[in-house]
Amino acid sequence: MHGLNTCYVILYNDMKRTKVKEVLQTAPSDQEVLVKGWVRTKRGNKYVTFIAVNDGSTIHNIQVVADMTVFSEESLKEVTTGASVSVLGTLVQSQGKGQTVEIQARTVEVLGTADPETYPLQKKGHSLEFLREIAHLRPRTNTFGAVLRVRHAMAFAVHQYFNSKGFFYIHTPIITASDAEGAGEMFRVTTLDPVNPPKTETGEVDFSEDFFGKSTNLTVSGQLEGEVTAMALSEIYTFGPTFRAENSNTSRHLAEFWMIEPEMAFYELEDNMDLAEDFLKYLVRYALDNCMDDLQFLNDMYDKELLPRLNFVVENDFQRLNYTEAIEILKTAKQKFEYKVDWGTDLQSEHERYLVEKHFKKPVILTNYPKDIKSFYMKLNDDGKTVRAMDVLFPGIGEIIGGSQREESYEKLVTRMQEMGVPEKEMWWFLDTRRFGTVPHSGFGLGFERLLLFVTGMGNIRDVIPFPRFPKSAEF
RNA sequence: UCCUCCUUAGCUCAGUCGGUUAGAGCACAUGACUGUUAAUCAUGGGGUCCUUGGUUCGAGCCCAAGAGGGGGAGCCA
Repeated sequence: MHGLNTCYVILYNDMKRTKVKEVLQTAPSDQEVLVKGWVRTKRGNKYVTFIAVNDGSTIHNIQVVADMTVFSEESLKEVTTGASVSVLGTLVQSQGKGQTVEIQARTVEVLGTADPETYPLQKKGHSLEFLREIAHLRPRTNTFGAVLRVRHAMAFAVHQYFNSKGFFYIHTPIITASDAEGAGEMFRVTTLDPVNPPKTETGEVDFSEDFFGKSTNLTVSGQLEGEVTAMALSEIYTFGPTFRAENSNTSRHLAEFWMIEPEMAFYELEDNMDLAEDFLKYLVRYALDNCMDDLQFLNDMYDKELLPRLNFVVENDFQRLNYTEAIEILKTAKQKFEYKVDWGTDLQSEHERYLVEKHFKKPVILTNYPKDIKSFYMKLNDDGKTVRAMDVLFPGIGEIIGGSQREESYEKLVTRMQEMGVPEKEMWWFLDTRRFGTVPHSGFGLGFERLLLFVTGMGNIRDVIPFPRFPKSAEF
């Protein structure tokens, strides 16, 4: 008896864990398997207990069957929703419907209990609002498991796409002294004593005493550094965290989000649009090819039009038109708008939605906006009134990409900076790109979470990032 | 920041005209059931009705302020 036990323990310890995803794809032939994961549900009767185990490798659970003539009820008492378990058993063809294989358990070891009275997640559905309050546990739900796996796949696909096209991944700084990008309010980075900071003679905070010897902030964009490196490596991209201290309370904004910013030398606006469209279609196609289980779940649970919409985007060309044409369409539209449509003013959300969702019924690339509503670095058209900007507008999301051909002329760029009050003195290094070997170039920014909103069909951007940061919220 | 709606059991929600002891489903506990599929059935426990103040004989319900959340807008990606 003693010898038998010893033998068994060695066998158990030597056994390697198999991920649920792999187990589910394995042909059953009574082979021994060891599975570890978290219990989703337990059900059954006096004679048989079914335990659904999930380890996050796939949205699907493995069904563990415990024969209650072998197991005692006491030994499975701690196997409750949320508990972590290690299951050793035989992989067999399922006797029941609903799954092809299941594990006939020999041992079920509880690694960590989860008191069912206090464990917040239940078998039944929870509201996304409630799950936001328990962001540390929501990855254990089907929905967030699916979203996080898709998020990973999209991040991977971004790198694969650019790598295959010969783009180089550039790490632009997170901390920046440049305050001139005009992309909104910034988070200050400082080591000065907030209670008693050093002061100048005029009574202002003396940032020359600060860590970097000047006032610094978290980046709102890697574009300017991206341009600098594109002026050497031709085609680069950045993919990193971005910080905006705007008091934005919407389902499309975060204070901390991830942005992808390609920057390409020798690209004009047309090339820029071609890249943006090809890139977005590649990403959506990648999701369809690699995340179908998760997308199918999201399609069934949240948005029955998700898969048709994703397929539509992959299969159809984006509508390209310039700002002036868009204004004409909106002016003659039968729909009444809350905000007036006028050449020279920026399009409101309702206008963008009309163009994308009602008029063209497909993604739209809008170009050549009036210069006064766009950034200083965008290339001025020959008409002197518009710039070579492009915004890619998606259904339900609005602006998913914002980009432009850049102004490569030193003189024109300086003029625009003066007109728009951008301090050229601080930007000497950026201007040097136009002084030494300037070339036509273009780029754009893609909000990673906005892409995920589209690909997953989620309605709120706070549900496509594991730990969202937004005004009054930095828990977890 | 603005507009608007919401806040009642662990979760999702109902609660009539301001009136006695605030309900349901799920979850949880106990029991039943020989293969379940968000298992089912029976029984049971479970409440700071967001907070503070006010009106009233009496407030979950009416009023005011505050807090938190949703949706929309602006800013943008």
